[in-house]
Parts: sequence; C-alpha cells; structure tokens
Amino acid sequence: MPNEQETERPRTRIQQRNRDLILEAALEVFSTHGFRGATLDQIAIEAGLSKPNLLYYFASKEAIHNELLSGLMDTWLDPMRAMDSNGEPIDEILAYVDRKLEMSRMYPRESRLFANEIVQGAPRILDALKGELKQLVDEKVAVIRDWTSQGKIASVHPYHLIFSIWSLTQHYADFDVQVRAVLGEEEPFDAAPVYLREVFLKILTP
Amino acid sequence: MPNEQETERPRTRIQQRNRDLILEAALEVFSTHGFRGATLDQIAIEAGLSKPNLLYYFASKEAIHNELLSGLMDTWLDPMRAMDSNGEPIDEILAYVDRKLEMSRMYPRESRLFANEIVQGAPRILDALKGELKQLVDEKVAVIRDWTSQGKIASVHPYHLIFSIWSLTQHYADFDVQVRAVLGEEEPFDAAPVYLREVFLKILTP
DNA sequence: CCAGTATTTGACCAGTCGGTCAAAGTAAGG
DNA sequence: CCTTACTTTGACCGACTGGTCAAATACTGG
Repeated sequence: MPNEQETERPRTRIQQRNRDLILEAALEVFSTHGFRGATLDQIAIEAGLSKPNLLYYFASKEAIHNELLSGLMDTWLDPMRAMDSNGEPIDEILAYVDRKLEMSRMYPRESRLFANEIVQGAPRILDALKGELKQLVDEKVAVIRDWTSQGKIASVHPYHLIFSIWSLTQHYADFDVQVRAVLGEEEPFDAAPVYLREVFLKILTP
Repeated sequence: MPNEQETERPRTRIQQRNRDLILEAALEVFSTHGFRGATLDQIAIEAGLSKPNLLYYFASKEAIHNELLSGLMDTWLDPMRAMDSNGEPIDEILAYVDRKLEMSRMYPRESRLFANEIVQGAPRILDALKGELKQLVDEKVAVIRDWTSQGKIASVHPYHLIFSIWSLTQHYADFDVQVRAVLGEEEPFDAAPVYLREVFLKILTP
C-alpha cells in the first residue's frame, strides 16, 4: 500500500503519474467548491480513475487536501522569500509585487484553493499560518522597518503593506469572475501589472 | 403556503420572525462553508427550527441562498452609490473607502458570503455582476474619468482603482483569520482605516 | 513463463443529503 | 367554543457521501 508512509515519495512511474493525476484533479475540484463542497466522485471522474483507486493512493479526502495545501504553501511563499534585504528597497518590493501577481496569473486555482480555505476559517492550515507564515512575515517586516528607518522607503505600516500586496495581487485570481464581469471584454492582466506598479511606487516613495 | 409567491413580503409576525431566523442562520452557515458545503440540517439547527419547517418558508436550499444574495447585493453596493459626483473628488473617494471598510468590519459574514460565491465562480450571481454591478461601476468610472480630466485627482486606471478599493477593504473581512494569525495580538481594524486612507491619498493626489 | 507484487475495480456499507407528506398541533376570528 | 387557516414535525424517500474489501487484473524480476 503506497500511502502507508506519507513522508516518502512514490517509487514507481505509475504511482508518480497517478498521484499527479489525482492532485491535479483535486486542485481543480477543491479550488472551485471548497473542501466540504468537493466530492471524491468528482475528483475521481476528473482524474479519470475509479474512486477506490483514489483511496489506494491517498488515505482519505482530507489527506488529498492536506497534501495539496502543504505542497503549495512552500511555492506560494517563494516570492516573499526571494525579497533580498541587501537589494534596493523599492525595487525589491516592486519586484515582489510583480512575482506575486505573476503567480496569481499562472496559478489561479492554487490561489483560489487558499482563498477558499482561509475564507472558510482556515480550519486545516491555521497552524501553518500562525507558524511558518507568521515567522516569514515577521522576518520581512523587520527588513522593511530597517528600510523605513534608513529613509529608503516611505514610513508605512509594514504588516498592512504586506497585506496590501497579498490582497491586490490575489484579487485578480480569486475574484477573476467579478473582475471580468465588470471589465467586459478587456483583459484584466493587461493593465493590472502597470497599475499595481504605479500604486506601490506611490505608496513607497518617501 | 407562505413561499408560493416569492415577491411579496410575509404577513404574520410568525412568518417574519421565522424567515429572519432562517436567513440569519443561513448567512452563518453559507458564509463559512459555501453553497455546496452548507447543509439544510446545519441551518435548521442554527435557526432552532426543524428541517421541514425551513422548507415550509423557503422552497429549497437554493431559494434561501438566492434570497440572501439578492437581499445583500443592494446593501453591499450602497457605499458606492453614495459617491457624489458633485462632491470634492478626493474626499468622495476616501469616504467611499471608509464606508466600504466599515461595511467589512460590521458585516464580515456578508462579505464572506459574496467571497465564497465569487471565488467559486459566481454560478448564481454572474448575471447580477454583469448587469447591476457593471452598470453601477461604469457609471462611477465615468465620474472618476471626469475628475481625472479636470486634474482633480491623479490619472489612474479607474476600473483598477475600484478593484483596489474592493480588494483592500474586503481583505480584512474575507481573510480575517490570516490577518489575525500574522498580526498576533494586534487588532487589524485599529490600523487598517488609517493605513488605507494614507494609501489612497497617495494614489489619488495629482 | 511464472511467481509474487502492485494496481484496479465492482459490489457494497452506513451515514447524510435535499426534499416530501400526511398528520398533528396551534392561533385567530366570529 | 368551534371552525378554519396557519404552523410544526416525525417518518420517510431516493440519491449521494466517504470509505471498505475481496476478487480480478496488470506488471515485474528471475
């Protein structure tokens, strides 16, 4: 049984392929219906496998969801980790905004998966938010405070600055339907990068 | 049968009270689990009524959800409607931001109800987004364009300006759990109004 | 080619889902 | 007080839920 030891990677090519198929399908379904709204049957159909076959590779519905979330958490925080405390402050933050927006454009389903989880109270990743996430944010906040005190960027509340970046970039993935409904034909991601760069430049310029 | 004609208001006090109880309970449940993740049994328990009794007042699960959404849509757009094209441009926009943020603080469940619906593809309110919402936004965008061309506010993409306002204000309701996890003890809504006012002042100042 | 292992699935299970219905209970007006 | 309309509910329905299991099938190394 391949799912007995969750920590080690699958061995065979079949296991690798099917786990990938399942996670891909699960991402699709979980991101559009939330955890409780998603069903194993849906995921099975989407993956082109039988339901018992899903449960041969993963112990439970929750196990699939957990795998997705924890696997994603790392990737998701990469753009923030890449902020360089030795770089030029404004450039570093603007580059972070760019990376984050690009992430939303490339991986909207991943963004919505997190959005669903957090909007619904984050019952399954609250620990990661209070731990891993908070730790990284605290670290970067210290860097931003440093930049502020050196007069390199305007004096803004560092935590809320970060919330702004998350909020504005993820909005284009999470609320994509609404944005498109309002814009009509116009493509959201055409003007968004330019607009956001402009906005954060104004916010950060001392 | 009180739910036969959906357009007219309930007559008796009992009907009024029970419909309110149900909608209140449904708001609680739908906003934390999304449409598919919510169950009638949960809503019934939350409302202190039996499940068949729910369905005596509302035709179906979807009818309850629809009633909530359409009832909310109006209230939700009020802060934007209140923008006065004859007022002082920057004041008007900043006041709109304030009202919107206050809305998120006072009615976080309503905000999450919409967030759930839209993140999940807005299958039940897409028409309202493309119609009512788009119309109102288009109207206000025209006003903003006017202000811009008069040099009263900085030249920013009006649609994306509005998306910013929605995004930043609703973030504090929809992602409340995450914001609190990162901030620790600090109360989000203490600094948020000040920060947002500061941000939009910078964005709008010509 | 064959034995042993990895993979797949049909049949099935108990619990829950949204929803129905007839019957019982309650309120109100004359 | 009694009729009539409104309200409530226990019992129930078929469909679906996450999950199990034994048997069947495919794959692999020797």
